[in-house]
Amino acid sequence: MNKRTEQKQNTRQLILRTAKACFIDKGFLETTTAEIASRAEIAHGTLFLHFKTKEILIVEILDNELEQVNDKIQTLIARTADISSALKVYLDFLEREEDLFSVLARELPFYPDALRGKILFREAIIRNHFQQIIKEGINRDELRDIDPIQAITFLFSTLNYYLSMRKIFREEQESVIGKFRDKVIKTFLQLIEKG
Amino acid sequence: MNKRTEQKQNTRQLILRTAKACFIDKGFLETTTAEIASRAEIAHGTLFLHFKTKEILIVEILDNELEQVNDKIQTLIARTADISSALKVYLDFLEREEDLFSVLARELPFYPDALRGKILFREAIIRNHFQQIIKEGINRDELRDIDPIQAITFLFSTLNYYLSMRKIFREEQESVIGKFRDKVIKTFLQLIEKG
Amino acid sequence: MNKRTEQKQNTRQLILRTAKACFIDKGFLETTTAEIASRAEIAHGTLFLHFKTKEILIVEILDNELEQVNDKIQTLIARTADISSALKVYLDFLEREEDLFSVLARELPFYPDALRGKILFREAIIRNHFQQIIKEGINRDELRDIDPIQAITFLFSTLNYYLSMRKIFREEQESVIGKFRDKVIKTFLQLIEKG
Amino acid sequence: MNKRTEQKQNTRQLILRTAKACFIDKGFLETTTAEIASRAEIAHGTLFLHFKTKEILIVEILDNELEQVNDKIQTLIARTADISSALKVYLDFLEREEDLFSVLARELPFYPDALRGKILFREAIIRNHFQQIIKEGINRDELRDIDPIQAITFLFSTLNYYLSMRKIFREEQESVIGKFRDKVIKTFLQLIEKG
DNA sequence: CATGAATGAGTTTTCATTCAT
DNA sequence: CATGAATGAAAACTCATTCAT
Repeated sequence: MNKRTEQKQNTRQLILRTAKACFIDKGFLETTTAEIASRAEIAHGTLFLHFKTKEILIVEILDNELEQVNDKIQTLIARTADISSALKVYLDFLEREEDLFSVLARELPFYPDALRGKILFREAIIRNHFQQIIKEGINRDELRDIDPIQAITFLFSTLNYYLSMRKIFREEQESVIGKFRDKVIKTFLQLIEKG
Repeated sequence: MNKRTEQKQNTRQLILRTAKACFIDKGFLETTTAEIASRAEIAHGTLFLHFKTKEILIVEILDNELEQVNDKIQTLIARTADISSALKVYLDFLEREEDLFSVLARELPFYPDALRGKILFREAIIRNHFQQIIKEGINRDELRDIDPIQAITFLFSTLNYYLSMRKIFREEQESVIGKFRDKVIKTFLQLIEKG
Repeated sequence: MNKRTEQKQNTRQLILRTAKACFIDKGFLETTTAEIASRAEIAHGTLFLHFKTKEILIVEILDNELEQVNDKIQTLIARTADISSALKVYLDFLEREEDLFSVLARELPFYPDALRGKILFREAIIRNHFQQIIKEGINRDELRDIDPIQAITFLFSTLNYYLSMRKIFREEQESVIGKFRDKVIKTFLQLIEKG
Repeated sequence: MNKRTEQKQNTRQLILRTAKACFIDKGFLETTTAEIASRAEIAHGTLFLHFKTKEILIVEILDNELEQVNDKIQTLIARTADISSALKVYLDFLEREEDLFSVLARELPFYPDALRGKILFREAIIRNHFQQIIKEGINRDELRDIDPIQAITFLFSTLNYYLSMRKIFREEQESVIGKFRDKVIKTFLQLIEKG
């Protein structure tokens, strides 16, 4: 890689980092390209040199971000074979990345189709892990004989709900997930466990 | 009512109808006042004669709509004392009003505080009804000893999730709620029922 | 005068009264025709039945008002033959009508030519009275040999200045004229008097 | 300075020039941003690139203009120690800048507080200079023992009056100040001088 | 490759005036 | 004669995108 290409990569990464920060602050829908550029201390036009449209930038940034995030969460969850630990690990993770995920939860329906598809695909991998654990639990006769897919939809929808309503539910700078994690885990386990 | 008042009411209703149609098509946030006016074939200024601001128009529509809707659903649900019938009635209802509710599910986090408050208040009344039924079920020892509030959050979050992701989940002009209602009901009942 | 004409006159007077009140509150330039109508509790269109345009209304109202006002002030001033009493009488009068005159002082340059002409004509009559008194004072060798017209321009300009800057100079609901009257009278007399 | 910066400065100056011309023609209050843009042959949006709001543009123009103007007048007046020369210098100056000052005289009461404050502050510096000269004149026993502040208010109010009524008083494209300068100077001197 | 000035279509809202009732 | 709903031409301001430098 020559110097020029390297420099280009640097700028590119700078834009991605800055855009993520803006995104976390106000969501992508309300972030303007001018704002990103000014916060990254680059020219407004430079942004369009790297990303032809605002939409392409959104896609890139979220894809990047979620790839990393997914890697992490998969590594973490892979080590957990029982549903209780998996839940804890996942909610810990969501709590740490809550700034990002609450924006995502709110804005997902407004993203361009392709992007939403990618995000949901990544989510599906995690969902799948939980579904497997549940299936095994059912097979071991520890869990009720429910549709694992549906059960996980209940769980993820609830987390999504809290995340998207973060403004309302959280007080001060507290975490929504932190606030509700114990109740959610407890109830979910009660619901699926036998006896 | 004289002809003038009648005519005014007509225009008002025309605006409300047209705006509702626009909102269902593109959401409240992306619909412009100019678009509503042109689709209603009235002058742009006329819209502001009837509704001082775009926000007031949105509130009016949703408030109107949700009042009717809430009345209906309360009447329907009031007659149901067991959770299974209540679920059926409620999902039937959501299915019929799905066009509106899917927009609402997506956009709720972006509405002005006051409006979001009103909507959530109305929802709370319905949630409460379900919570009561569940409490009674628990007391009669038919349902597991779970936190009714949490259980209902699971249910409503899931419905909200399907509604907000309608574009993705539904095929053709089919209803999302219709598509998932049986699975949702079945799983939810399985989860909360004893034995 | 039949009943219809009488009624029309009533409405006309009502509009004039109400418009004057609005005018005093916010000036004519910032008063809307809709506002006048609503405050008069008549239909917006009725206003245009009596006064074809907003401009015509302004002209009418100020003309009416200033005619009365002028009659009063002429009667009052006519009785005063020395400059000191005339000044006191005039400033007392301005203080009482300050609400109206401060708006006029500010907005006069923006009024339609014909109206401004009428207003200035009325003012000229009063100015003339002062000029006469000064002339006599000069003839009696009590006052310096100055151009009476210019002297009166100095006086009226100053009063106009205080009136137009009322917002800045007056504190609370106090009167600007009241606040400065003694200084103005004292200085003006010092300036024109001999010795 | 590179070509870009230069070009930007050009556009900025073009806007300022054009806006000043518009303002002189119709006043600040009645000039629209669209009009300035079209007269400057730039896009409407470009104007807001250089000046965030119309108010900022007005402030910028007046501040610029008045700074220059004040510097000039202070230099000129500073050299004059007797009231007569100071008056001549000041009126010459007003005559040259009459286009701008007559708009200012009319519109001042309608400007936003901050702007009006700045303008009055600048004026106060000049008023103060005159007051000093008068004080010294009084001390040297050449002028009557009057309140210098009041005397200067009489003078400035009169100039303000002529400026604001320019449309009426001036004939053709003649200057109002030019028309009245001799009379004003003469009368003012007569009024304040002893003997 | 980077810049950032310029664009222009779009946004909500206001208001004097008209005209069918 | 009175009504008041309807009009439509403004108004100030925003923002993703382009292109000459």
